Amino acid sequence: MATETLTAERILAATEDVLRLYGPAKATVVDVARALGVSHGSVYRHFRTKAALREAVTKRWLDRTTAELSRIVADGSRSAEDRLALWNVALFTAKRKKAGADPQLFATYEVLLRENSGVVDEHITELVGQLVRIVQDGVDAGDFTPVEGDVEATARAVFDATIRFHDPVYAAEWSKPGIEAEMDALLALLVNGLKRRP
Amino acid sequence: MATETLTAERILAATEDVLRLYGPAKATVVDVARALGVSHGSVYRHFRTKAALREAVTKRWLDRTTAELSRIVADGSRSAEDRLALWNVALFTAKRKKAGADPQLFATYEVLLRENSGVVDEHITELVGQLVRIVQDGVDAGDFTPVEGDVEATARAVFDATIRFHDPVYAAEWSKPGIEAEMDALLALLVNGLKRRP
DNA sequence: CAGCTGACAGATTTCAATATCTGTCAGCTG
DNA sequence: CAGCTGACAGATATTGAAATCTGTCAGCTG
Repeated sequence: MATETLTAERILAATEDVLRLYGPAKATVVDVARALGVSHGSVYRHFRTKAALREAVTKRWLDRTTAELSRIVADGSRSAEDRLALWNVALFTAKRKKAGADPQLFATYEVLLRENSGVVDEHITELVGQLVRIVQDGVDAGDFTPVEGDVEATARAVFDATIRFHDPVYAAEWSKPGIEAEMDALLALLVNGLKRRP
Repeated sequence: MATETLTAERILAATEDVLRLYGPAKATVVDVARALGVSHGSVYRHFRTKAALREAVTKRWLDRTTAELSRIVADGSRSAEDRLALWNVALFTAKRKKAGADPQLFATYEVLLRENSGVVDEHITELVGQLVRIVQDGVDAGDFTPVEGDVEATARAVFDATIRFHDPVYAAEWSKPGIEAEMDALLALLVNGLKRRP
């Protein structure tokens, strides 16, 4: 049979399937190899360790969210104020959806968190970077005043302030009734804090 | 020998010692009884379960912080703005100190968190209550405007926004250099958001 | 000879037997 | 007889042996 050649991409797809099926605690490299019909030695030809494989899958999964959010960042038709709120709501919605619809991959993400994986750091850096762009736009438009004149620190502060709505640690609270209202109150407070005083 | 009678207070003190020595994972009710020179059945006469004992010890430990903070709340010689910042810094400092100086009792506190103990809820309710008083004072003095006119929700939003600086989950980050600057930026943003616009 | 296999060493996990702990209570004791 | 003890049942934790997994690599194969 003309079995396709083994590529990193095929391995990632198979690993995602295996993780979805067994979860990060039970999924093994042997399972992934079995799903692909190869020996596990072949998988190690493409990924040096199991951790690297796990990280590559999670990175892909996280990048899907970042790509979605970048559209809000780039939306020139809206004010920075609107985009800031939209972006935060979209991030919250995306994370909550991931936690609910993809619990096993979400659990994998939590494993990386505990491992202090660079993938998570990069994800956070990327998200804060997006916030920096929105805040900078607001400053340029004369709508926002950054804290201590430091746009980077201000974006970081906004990200930290909303941590309850994007850190997986709090995933259990995301389905609590009233959580949206709590987020709205917090966002209103933050936007107010950013606004330039006339 | 005129051994003192066994009181709840003596049991609590002994339990605190035992917890400090062995930590929540290893400390047993038998250890506590041994420290007191009684049988473990006697301990159960005063506390219905081991969890109740653990909670009572932790409650006492948490209440020491709340008492300290209440002095800042009640300090009429300072503006609400100042007290808000002072209170948050004091809470952060107290938590960080507890994590560093009392790691075993801090670990016990984390156990209660995982157990969804009512003691933690009460602690949080009390803290938010203190914030409500500060925010209300600010509103009364004409310095603050509450979000959507709701002082309670506003205080809660401030508490949520600073969660990184008081939730034990983040204890590992509390000794990171630059953390104080990050907190200052966030507090500046929040205070600015609270301020009434002229 | 590039890519894959499968046997292997060491690390990690599983599992079941054993030990310890929690919570109860009948009865002892001062 | 109020307060304490210690034996007990069931729940939980520990332990060590066996099983499985990770990561390597010499050699096979198309």
